[in-house]
Amino acid sequence: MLNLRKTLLCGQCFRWQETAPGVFSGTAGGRFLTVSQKDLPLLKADPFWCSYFDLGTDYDTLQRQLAVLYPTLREAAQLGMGIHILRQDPWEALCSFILSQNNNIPRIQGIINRLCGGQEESLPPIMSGLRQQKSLHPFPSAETLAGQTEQDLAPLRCGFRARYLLDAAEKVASGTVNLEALRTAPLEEARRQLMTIIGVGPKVADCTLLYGLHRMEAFPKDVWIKRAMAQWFPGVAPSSFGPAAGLAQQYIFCWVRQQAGRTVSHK
DNA sequence: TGCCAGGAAGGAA
DNA sequence: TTCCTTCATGGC
Repeated sequence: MLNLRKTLLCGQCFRWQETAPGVFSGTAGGRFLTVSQKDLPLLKADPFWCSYFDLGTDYDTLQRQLAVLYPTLREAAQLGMGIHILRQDPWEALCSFILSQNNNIPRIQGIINRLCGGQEESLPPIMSGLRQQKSLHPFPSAETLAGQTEQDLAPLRCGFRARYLLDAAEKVASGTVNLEALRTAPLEEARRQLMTIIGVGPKVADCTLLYGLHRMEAFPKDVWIKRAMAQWFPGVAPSSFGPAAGLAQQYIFCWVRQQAGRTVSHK
């Protein structure tokens, strides 16, 4: 069963926050939502959110399949039980992870909020219905960003990443990089195309593939994962985690971050 | 001031 | 290919 806290606060997305204990507010697909764990049936009934939270995929089975591969992975998978890989907008995911490089999560969130024109106000909780409305601060399109300059982006305070964002915008807006086509392209080819964007290396490409294009076999390797793989899975190739390697990566990421005390509590 | 953060890029081995 | 060094920025 989907665990909202683990899914929304485990570093795969940057536009959600816990606005009250157990209550999460965030933006996706131009919609703003305030939701808590008890609202899961309502999410299932809404086509957009059902897809966004990937409620049609059997994560319990995936989790069990991963857990039997390695004892350490079993431990990580148990901690990560309930994590879903969100179906985020690929353009937004690409930008988010371009901005993530050499950066920390709170500051990434700040930059993205400024990029979208501000923070959304959380909606008051009520007892029934889904608390959603049209977002006042949707993510800017590639076309919008493509017309801007580094000076225009100065207020974001994203530093050297501004020119990466602009190059991504130009390539996506012009069709030089066709994100939708990367959903079905061979993984290595999709990766290669993303890496034609200045400032997009293997890690940002893999994050875009996993979190934006739902390529579950993609396995982003950041410093945390590299350390964890070296210590706990020496000699193990990500491909040995199978077609849901990306989910394994997310379990491991949350697990090592929790061990280091660098994440929210997983109740 | 110095260190750190979900890297990328270029060059050397 | 893999490893190492440099680059570049804001927050604490």
